[in-house]
Formats: sequence, C-alpha cells, structure tokens
Amino acid sequence: MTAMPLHERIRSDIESRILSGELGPGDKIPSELELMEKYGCARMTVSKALSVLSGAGLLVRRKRAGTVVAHRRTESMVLDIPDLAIEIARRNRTYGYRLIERQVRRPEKGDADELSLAGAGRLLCLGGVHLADGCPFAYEERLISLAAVPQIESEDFASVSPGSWLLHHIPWTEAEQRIGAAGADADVASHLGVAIGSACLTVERRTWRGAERITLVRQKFLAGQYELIARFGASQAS
Amino acid sequence: MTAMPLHERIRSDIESRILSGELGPGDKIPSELELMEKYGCARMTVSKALSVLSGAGLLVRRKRAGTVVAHRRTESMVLDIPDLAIEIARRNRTYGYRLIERQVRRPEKGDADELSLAGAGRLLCLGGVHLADGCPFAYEERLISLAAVPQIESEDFASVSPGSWLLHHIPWTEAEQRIGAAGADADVASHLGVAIGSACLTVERRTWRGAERITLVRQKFLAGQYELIARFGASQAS
DNA sequence: CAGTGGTCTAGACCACTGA
DNA sequence: CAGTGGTCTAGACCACTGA
Repeated sequence: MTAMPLHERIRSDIESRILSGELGPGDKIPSELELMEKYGCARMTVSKALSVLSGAGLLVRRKRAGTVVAHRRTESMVLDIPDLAIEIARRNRTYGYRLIERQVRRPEKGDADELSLAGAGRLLCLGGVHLADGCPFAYEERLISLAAVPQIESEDFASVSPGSWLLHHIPWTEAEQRIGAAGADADVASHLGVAIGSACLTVERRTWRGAERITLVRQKFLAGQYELIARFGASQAS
Repeated sequence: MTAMPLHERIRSDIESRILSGELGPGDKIPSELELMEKYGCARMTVSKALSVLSGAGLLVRRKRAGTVVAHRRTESMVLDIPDLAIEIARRNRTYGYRLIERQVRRPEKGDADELSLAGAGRLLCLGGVHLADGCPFAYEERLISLAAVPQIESEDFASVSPGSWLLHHIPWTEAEQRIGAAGADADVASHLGVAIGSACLTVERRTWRGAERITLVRQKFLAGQYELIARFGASQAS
C-alpha cells in the first residue's frame, strides 16, 4: 500500500477509470504533457505508465492523434495447464501412469504429422493411461522425435509419465494445443474401461524447442474427470 | 528489418539466446552496466529491454544477485476465443442463432450460481442454438443479470445472438471459463438433433464488469464441430 | 506544420541483498 | 558494504500524422 512507485500509481489510476467504465472505448486520455503537469513528474515516468497499458491492450497510442482507450476487448484468455499428477493429488487421489505400448520406428510415409515431427529420423511411439487411485481417467498416444531427444530412448516410464519426463528434461519454447470432444473409439474405450462412444475431452498438443519439433501428444480424458480452466482479468492489482 | 530501436535489438538478442537453449534456466545475464558497455548506450535503454523480458516471465531480476533466466517454464498458454459467427463464416458456412426459450424471473433459492449472479435482482434466462447452414452445432443456456444489463430486456435476439449482443454493448473486464466434455442429455440431444449420450465439448463461462457479475453461459458443442486453440511462444518477433 | 508519441542520454539517489 | 536493479529527472532529437 505504501511506497507505490509513481508510474504504477499513474497506471493504476488510468486503468481503474477504464475498468470501471468511466472511460469507454475510443475515449481520449490526456496527453503525456498534460499528465506530466497533473502528476508533476518527468515525461519518461508518464510514458512508462502508458506503455504498460498499451502493451496490455487497454490503450492505443498514435502520434499526433494521441492516446485513446482501445476498442477491441481482448478475445483471448490465459489457459492454465495443470500437471496431471498435481491435479490428481489435489483431489486426495493417487496418481499413476501405466505404459501400454512402446515402439521405435520410422515415420510412416503419407502421415504428415509423423513426417514433420521426425523428418528422416526415428520416432518413439508411446501409448499409456493416466490413473487416479488405480483407475484409468485418460488415455494418451505420444510421438517423440528421437533426433530431438535421443536420451529418452533408454527410459522405461515405469514410475514417471513421458509428459513429466519431457517437462523436466526438455523445456519447450513453443506449443500449440487443440481442445475438442469426441466419442471413445474401441481402442480408447477398452483402455479406459468405458462403453464405445462415451464422451471424452480431447487434447492434441504439439511442442517445439526453438525450430525443432519435440513431441505430439493426443489425450482423451473421460468426461467429468478433468477440466481445463482459462481466465482473463483482475489485472495485477492486489 | 531496418530501424529497429536499440532496446528492441537488445531484447531480441537476449530472447533468442534463451529460446535457442544457449542460455538455460538459472544462467546469469550480464548486468545492466556490462550491457551498457556492450551496446554503447544509456542504462535506461538496457533497463527497458530487460524489463520487458522480466515482465514476460523469461527473466528474473534481483538486486545484488543480478538477472538470471527464469526457472519455471510457463505452465499457461493463451487461449484464442473466436467469435462463433466469424469461425463459421471462415468455413464458408452461414451462421445463425435460434432463440428457443426466454424467461425473466428471480433466481431460485438454493441455486448458488443464480443467486450470486442476480442477488436480489431479476434474471434473464435464455436458451438457444447456434446454427451453421441452418443445422444446429451448439446449444447454449445463458443467465444474464438484469440489474447489470437492464437494457437487454427489450432485445428479441431474432437476428443477433445474446453473446454477440453482450460483446458489443457490455465489454467485460474479467472472465473465467471451464472447458470439459459431456454426453448430451435428453434436452441437449433433442435441440441438436443427435442421440442421447453423444459426445459434446462443454464450455461454462462467467463474466464480470469490474465487481459486477454480468452473465453465466453454458454451451455444448457437437463433437468435431468446434475446437478451442491455445498457443504459447513464438514471441512477437516477425 | 504543430502536436503527439518513440526513443535515447547522462546523470542521480535509493533500496535491497548476498558476498 | 559494494554491486545490483528500481526509479526518476530534465532535457534532446526525431517520425509520424491529422488539423
């Protein structure tokens, strides 16, 4: 509460006027010169406050025209990606992973996903289920480029899931995730112990380290056993 | 390519050394003084570059200890929330919305969701389907607080969906979204024209404007008709 | 062409904190 | 206590762009 830097106070003042609705989209913000006089400070200080708000998408700044409240409300949210083991533990259940299938091979010609992942190299193909108290709640198929992660070939995944292993050994720099739903096919249904056609949440995630492709994973979560949660807002104010 | 400001060049230099893996978590970045000398610039310029990277979570800065590459790779991604109408149009299909049910009432006692949304005020309760080329692909139930949005009571939603109307009239400042899967119940199945138990992607979203609750919507998308896409990485470099 | 923001300088004082 | 980052000043020159 005490000792808030001046640039944060300026930012916070303007931010709350926008969030409260007092300032609407398109409304003009005082110029840097006017704010300098209002707060009795140097231009750099005002500029820092406005730059942060501009970076956050709340303001749009243009020369000569001045600074106005941004029109397009953001159409994106931050998606939390919980660690499955932690998520399960939080519900007082025991997490486990059971490896079902393991294979090392070349990518299949004609499979664009496999070819773009492994190129001329080999693929490690893993199938397994995630368990809560010993019961399957998710099935995953994973492809890993052995050119990108050679040392993973000697892992047996008896006690740790491939996802956890990768997270701890190969930090990714880029990722894309597609979230959808599907009915369980015969394979998934038998692994999860449910009827064919049962609703599943599907997650397909590709990860990169720099320009290099690391892994592609397809997961099917039993409906009701898992949720993804996304949030936007509340800013950084305490 | 030309005319990149110096602080962006510094930021980009350090960022690419981190993303390429040349600098790993915990590795020390040169101090501001050293970077000043390296780039032959004032300290403010270096500081700006490092502040941006620190704000993005790539660096951790501590006095006396210096600046190091952050340890925790982010466990969050940015989730794009496309406008359904735009998403449908992009696939060369015609978007439509059909209102099925409309009701104004008090929140039901014992329903925590309704009570926290409307308090002592009234609720507008809407049910409807989103259409692509006239075929239903999503069903939604929506509750809107009339205390927060009184002017919506006179809308008939013949040509515009409640979601679009709200987006254009009541910009939200905070939102929370839960994403899961479920089998269609009898109600949903009949509205979407599918068998009971068919897999659906479920989205439950709450939005606020400042401290005021605006709306709660529950949507069921037919499996395969809709995907949410989340991304992380690639920074802002072109 | 005049007002606005974008960038940068060369200092300054300070708070913090690990060697 | 010395090195580091956090903040701030009082200027400067410039590019852009709408009146």
